[in-house]
Amino acid sequence: MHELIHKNILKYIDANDEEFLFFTSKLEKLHLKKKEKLIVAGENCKHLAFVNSGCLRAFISDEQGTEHIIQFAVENYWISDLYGFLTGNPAIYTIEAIENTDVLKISRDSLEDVFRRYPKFERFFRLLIERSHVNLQQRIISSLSDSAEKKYLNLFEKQAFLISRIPQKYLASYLGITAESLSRIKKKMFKKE
Amino acid sequence: MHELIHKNILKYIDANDEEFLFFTSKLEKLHLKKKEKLIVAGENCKHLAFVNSGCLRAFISDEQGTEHIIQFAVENYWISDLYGFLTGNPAIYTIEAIENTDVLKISRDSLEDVFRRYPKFERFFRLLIERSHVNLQQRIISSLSDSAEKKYLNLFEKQAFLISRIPQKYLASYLGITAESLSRIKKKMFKKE
DNA sequence: CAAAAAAATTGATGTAGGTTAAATAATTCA
DNA sequence: TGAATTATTTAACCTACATCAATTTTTTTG
Repeated sequence: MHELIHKNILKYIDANDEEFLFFTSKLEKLHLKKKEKLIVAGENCKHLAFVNSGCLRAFISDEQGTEHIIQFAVENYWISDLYGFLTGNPAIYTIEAIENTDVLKISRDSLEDVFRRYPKFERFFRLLIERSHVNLQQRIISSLSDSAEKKYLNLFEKQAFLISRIPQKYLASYLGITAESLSRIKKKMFKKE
Repeated sequence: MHELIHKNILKYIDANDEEFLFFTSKLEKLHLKKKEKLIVAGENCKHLAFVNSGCLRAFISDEQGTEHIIQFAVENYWISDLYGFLTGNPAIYTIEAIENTDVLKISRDSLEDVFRRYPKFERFFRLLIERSHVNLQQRIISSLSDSAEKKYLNLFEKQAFLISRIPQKYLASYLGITAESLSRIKKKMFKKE
């Protein structure tokens, strides 16, 4: 049950069994059915979540009610409204299950307990935030300089596993284009090959 | 000479004179003439910089050689290639002076010294990263959902001090539009009023 | 200060991707 | 399973913004 998260943590830090057991003792299991929400924008985001199986999307809705997807998380990914989680302010994102999903979540307080007992976990968390920061940076750069087609190609090259798994309309929203445009881009790409 | 940075730090944490003096002892002064660079993409980014006077821009150049501005920093702002600074990897951004600029910079190692001696400075740094994270988020959301005109209006409302100070072509680059488009947007806006 | 360089404006024209609407195709669920 | 819902595709048309090119304004610098 904690195999995946164990391997995940080991990618960041060198934790022994005792340390890891203390960490897992703080985890809460949660099952989300498709369309159920892990976090709702405007509410308090107390948890950081690890996806054990399934898939989530983090999105915001603008004034016209259009949803913009910021991030997907499949198995072995961490997700949260990092802003709300860190500051205690209301969450900016809503995080919703695209498939039936099992997550392990840990509260801010529990994470602090872990940090206090085993400071090496601070490093794990710092790396998590850094990686999130870099991802945001890459998205901005891509949104400023790439065409819709290029963005889709990038997705193909760097996150192909998302393409086969996630509904097109969500991929389109993630790329910042309409579902119709994405459909045309695909058609054009396959004609070429 | 350290007044501005002192006030800045006090906004984040409650440091006394002794603590602050230790911090300032680690700072290095640096003067940049207009167009000189603080950090060059691809090089090692060892420092975090505080702008005492003047103005900087952080940008990346895409494959076509087009520059995309990610961030401006005027007096009382912190700036760095946070990714390179945190990870030790080559910097993603180039940071260049738009005006003659005085900065105070601190190295990663010195900052670690400060953290070790006075852990309350960790909080200051964490808040800095959080704020940067939120800024990146806002930019993505705006780039996904706002028209060029809306983006300019947002700039007007939230960072008017930039508009009067920064050359239009840089503002345009920051907004992700061409200088020509920005010129037309301004014309249209002033006709309305 | 005047010449040169850089930045901003303006107009004409092009185009990527949006919008609307209708037709299929795939999923859901009773 | 089969009706109903939801997603995807396709086509016709539209628009926001880009590109190109010429002019004017501002800034830089010898």
